[in-house]
Amino acid sequence: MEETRRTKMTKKMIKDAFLELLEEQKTDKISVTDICKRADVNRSTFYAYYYDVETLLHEIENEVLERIPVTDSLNAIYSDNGYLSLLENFFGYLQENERVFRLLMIQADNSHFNRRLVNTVMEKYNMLSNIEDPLLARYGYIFVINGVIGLVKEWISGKFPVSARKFSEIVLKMSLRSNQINDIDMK
Amino acid sequence: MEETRRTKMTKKMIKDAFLELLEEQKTDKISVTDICKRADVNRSTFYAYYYDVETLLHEIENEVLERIPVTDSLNAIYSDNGYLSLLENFFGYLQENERVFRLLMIQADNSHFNRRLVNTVMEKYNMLSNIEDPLLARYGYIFVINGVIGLVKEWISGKFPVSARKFSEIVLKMSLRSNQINDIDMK
DNA sequence: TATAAAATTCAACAGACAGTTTTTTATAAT
DNA sequence: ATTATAAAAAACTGTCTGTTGAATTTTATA
Repeated sequence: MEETRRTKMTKKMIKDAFLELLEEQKTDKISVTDICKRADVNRSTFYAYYYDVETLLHEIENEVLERIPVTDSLNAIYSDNGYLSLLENFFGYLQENERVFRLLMIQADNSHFNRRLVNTVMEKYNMLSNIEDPLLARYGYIFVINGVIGLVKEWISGKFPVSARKFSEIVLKMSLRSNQINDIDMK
Repeated sequence: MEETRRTKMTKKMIKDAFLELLEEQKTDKISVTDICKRADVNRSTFYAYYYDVETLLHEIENEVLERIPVTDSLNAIYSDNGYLSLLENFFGYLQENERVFRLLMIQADNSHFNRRLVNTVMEKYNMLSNIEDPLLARYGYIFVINGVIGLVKEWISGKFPVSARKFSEIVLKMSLRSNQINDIDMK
């Protein structure tokens, strides 16, 4: 099926309806029927574009992830502020797209999306760790990732009580602190 | 309805069947019908005891949480090892009940249970933070909680590559490190 | 503006599951 | 052996799914 102006509009209606419903209830309670009623679109039309609700959710996720802004990582890293401006850049994007991030990260309780988000950010911004013991490195990584995701969810839930810049500082500081764990004896 | 030997047995059949099914698929894909087929119990019987699948899951959660061992917190805190033996105690319990923790924390992707678990542990072991700024304290708490939950999930997934004792050390160290953030300027 | 192509609607289908109710069967306790 | 009751069995309504094929509307364009 071709991607004409019309089909794009129809898909947008479906996506908007889904996000609206997501404001009210969890993903797994949202039926295809619900979505189509809300979107004022026939159920057959839904199935013309999406295999199921999960596919639809996945497409929305993709669009958000693809639009994450890329800054010149190397430049940023070797500047005075290090990762700070990278993070600020990303958190700014997140703030501008509050609704969809809130829905995907919190309302849908979508750990699948959270993982993809982290991977995408780490790849785009080329981030790495410096811990020696491989298991400890893994644990350090996991600790920080989960901590940061938790922080981001809280930042969104609290309606951004601090600026993207300040939030970046907090995230960075907490992450670096808990990465200073090379002195744990893994034997 | 009375809690006789018979009814207890029936409920156990249902719970076991549910946990078995949970090994194979996510919670929201498990139907009452599935459970009853597996438990060899009539669907009406299920509804005699549980409102729905979520209620059943909740009862299983309760049983696990109630059985978390309590040590004498004050004693432990003022001993040489501080929180270490408290954590070791809990992680030992977790290790002994690997299956159900794996199913509840990982397979069911049950952030609801994770939150209850943290609260229960914090309450039972009387743990607290020492950060001044209230927002920063909250963020520190959230960072650590999420980090630790992530670590625990990884520890379970990896089939306990380190002992409960060693794991407690790691968890404690990472948590304390990332709590040393009083120097962030929240203005 | 007519017309062909494409997108969407419509109506109907079988299959699955959720809850609920009513009736029957099995069994534990006294 | 009788009785209370847990459990099973069966039946019913309603909702949702995924899939049809035909009818209709919209869109592009010749």
